[in-house]
Amino acid sequence: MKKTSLNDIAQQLGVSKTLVSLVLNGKGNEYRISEDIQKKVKELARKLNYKPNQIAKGLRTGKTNTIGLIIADIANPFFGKLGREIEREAASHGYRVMFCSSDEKAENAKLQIEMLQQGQVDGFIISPPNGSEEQIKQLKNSKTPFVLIDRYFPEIESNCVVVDNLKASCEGTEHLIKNGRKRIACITTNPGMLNMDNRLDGYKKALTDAALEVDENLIKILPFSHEIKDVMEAIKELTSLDENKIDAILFTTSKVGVMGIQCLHLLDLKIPEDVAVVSFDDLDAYKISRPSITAIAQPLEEIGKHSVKILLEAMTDKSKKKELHKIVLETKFVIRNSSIK
Amino acid sequence: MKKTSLNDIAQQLGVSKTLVSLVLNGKGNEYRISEDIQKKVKELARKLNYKPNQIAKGLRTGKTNTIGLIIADIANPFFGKLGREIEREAASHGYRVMFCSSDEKAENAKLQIEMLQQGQVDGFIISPPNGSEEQIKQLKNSKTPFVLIDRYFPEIESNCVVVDNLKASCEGTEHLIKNGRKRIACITTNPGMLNMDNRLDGYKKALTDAALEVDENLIKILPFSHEIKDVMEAIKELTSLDENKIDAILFTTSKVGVMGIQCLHLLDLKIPEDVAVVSFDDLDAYKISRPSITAIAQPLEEIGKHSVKILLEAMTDKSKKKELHKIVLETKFVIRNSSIK
DNA sequence: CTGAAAGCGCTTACAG
DNA sequence: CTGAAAGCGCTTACAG
Repeated sequence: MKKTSLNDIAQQLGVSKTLVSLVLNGKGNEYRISEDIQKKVKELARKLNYKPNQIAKGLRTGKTNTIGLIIADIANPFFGKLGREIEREAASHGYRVMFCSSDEKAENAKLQIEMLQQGQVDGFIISPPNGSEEQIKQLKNSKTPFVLIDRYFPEIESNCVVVDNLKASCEGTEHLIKNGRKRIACITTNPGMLNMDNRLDGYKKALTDAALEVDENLIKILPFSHEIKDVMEAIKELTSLDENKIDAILFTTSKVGVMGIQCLHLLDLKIPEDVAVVSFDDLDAYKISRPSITAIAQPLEEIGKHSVKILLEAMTDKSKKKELHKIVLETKFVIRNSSIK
Repeated sequence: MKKTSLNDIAQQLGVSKTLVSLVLNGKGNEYRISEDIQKKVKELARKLNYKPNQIAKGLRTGKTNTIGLIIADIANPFFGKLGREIEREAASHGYRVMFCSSDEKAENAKLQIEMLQQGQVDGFIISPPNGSEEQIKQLKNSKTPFVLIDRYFPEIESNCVVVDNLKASCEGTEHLIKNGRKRIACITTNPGMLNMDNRLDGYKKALTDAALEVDENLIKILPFSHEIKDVMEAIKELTSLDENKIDAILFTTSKVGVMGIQCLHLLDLKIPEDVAVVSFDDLDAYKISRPSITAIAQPLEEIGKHSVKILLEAMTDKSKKKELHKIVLETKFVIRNSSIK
C-alpha cells in the first residue's frame, strides 16, 4: 500500500509530472491542456486515491496550511472552547491547527514558538504569557504573521483580539453594588498580565464611581501558579477581617472562581446570603451549580473567528503595508442566583 | 531576517553541507570530523540562530515528529483534559500534536485522517466515531501506526487504551442500590458505540446481580447529537411514570450529566432526596455543584501516557511483527453528596 | 499545449 | 576525515 505520488500518475499516463500537477491544481484550462488528457489525469488520480504530499508541497511553496495555537492550557475550559472555535474557523478555510499549552510560562512559549517556526506553521495565534515580550518581538521581526488573543503588550504593535476587560469587570462590580453589597472583595491572579490588571482596575473604578472606598485589604492577588490552598487562605483572611466582613467576591478568572466557590462551600458560607459571587468566564459548572453563578461571559466564537480571519489576512496579504488590527469585543454579563438578593 | 539554512553555514565556513548536517546531528565523532571544525560549525550555528527546517527534514526522512489526535470535541472537558495529557506526554518525547474535533461524525474523522495522512503526521491517536470502522481498517491497511482511545472496534485488531466501562458502570449502580435506591434510571447516548453499550450493560448487570428488575422504561437512550431539550424530555418521562417514580439516575457521560442536573434543578427535584445522581467523568462542575456530584472518574493521565507510549513504540519498532497492545484501565469511583442518603 | 529542469532544505549512501 | 551527488515529492519559471 505505498502511497501514490505525482510521478506514479505521470508515468502510468506517459506524461510529465508538470502536466499532472497543473491539472490537479485546477490550472489545466489556464495552461490550455487538452480536455482529454485532463480527464484521464483526474480519473487516474481518483482511481489511485492520490493525495498530494502536503509536506513536499509545503517545502516547495513555503506554505503549510497550518496555524500554531499557543495558549495557557487546553484543559482549561476557557481555552478548550476557544480552541474549538479557532479550529472550526480555521478548518473552514482549509487550515489545520497545532496546539501547544504554555502553562503561562514564557520559557515554554518561547520553545514552542521556536519549534513551530521552523517551517511547521504559516502563522500563530498566541495568548502570550507574562514575560514573553521578547519572544513576541522576535516573532514580529521575523515577519511571521501572528495575532495575540486574550491579552497583548501595549508597547508592541501587533494584531490582537481581546475583550473590554475593564468595562466587563466594572459592570460586574456595579451589579454587586446595586444589589446592596458594600464590602466587595476581588480575588485575582497573574499580576502584570494586561487583562488581569484591567479587570482589577475595572473593579476599582466601579467602587470609586459609587463613592465606595477601595480597600487594599479586600484585594487578593494570588501567586502565579495558584492552588486551592492559596485561594482558601485568601478567602479565610477576607472573611475573618475584624471590622465588617466582606459580603461579595469578584473572581477575575474561572479557575480561581471554581476554587473559590469550593472554598466558600467548605467554610459553610452561604452564597449569596453571606457572600455574593460574580466570576469571569462562563462555565457549565456555573450553570448547574446551586446557586447558579453570575458570570462575565466572553464571546468565544467571535474571538475565534476574528483571530483566524485576521491571521489569514496577514498571511495572504502580500503587500508590504500590512494593516494591524486591534479588535476589542464586548463581554456578556449573565446574571444568575449567586449575586442577587 | 531570512532564516539561516544549512547551506548558509556551509558556505560561510567553506565546508560542505554534508559536514554541517553531520556535526549538527551529533554524528561528528562517529564520522571522525575534527574537533576543530565541529566547534566552528556549532558556534556559527548558534550565532546565526540556526534551526533546521523541520519540513525539509520531514520530507527527506519521512518523519514529522507530529501526532494526529482525533477526538470528538476539544471543548468537551473530558477530551480537553485528555488532550492535555497527550500533549504533555508527546512533548516529553519531542513530539507535537495536531488536533481535530470530529464531533463524533465518521465523515469528519475520515476527512481529517485522510488529510493528516498525507505526510503530516507519523501516527494517530483516535477516538473513533460510530461508523468509522472502514476508515480505521484503511488506516490499518496503510500501515500507519495508530492507537484507539475511549472505544475500539472488537472486529478490528488494533492498539487501544480504554477503561473497564462495564465494571465502572456496575460499580456506580451498585452504589446506588446499596444506598437504598430501587428505581434507578439510566440516561445514555450514542448507542452502538462500544463504551456506551458497555456502560449500559454494567448498569443492567448491577440490577440483575441485586435481583432487581431491569425495566426498559427506565432506560433512556438519547439521539446521537443531543440537546438539553432531549434530556429534559427524558427526565420528564422518567419522573412522571404512573406507578413508582424513579429515585436515582445514572448518567453515562458528563455531557448528558451536566444537562440532566440542570433539568433536575429546573424541575425542582431535589438531589439526592428525590433523585440520587451518579455520572460518568469527573468535572470541576461536579466538585462545586451543590450537592456535589458522585462521579466515575477516568484516569486521564494514564490514558494519555499509555496511548502515547504505545504509539511511539509502534512508530519506532521497525520489526515486522508488531505487537498490538490492548490496555484496559480502572476508573476511580468518587462518592460525593448526590448519591448518598 | 506539453516537457525538461531547477529548486525548496534537508539526509544519506557512496566515493575518495 | 570530507565532499559531490542523489533524492524525498512537489511547483514553477522557462523553453519550445
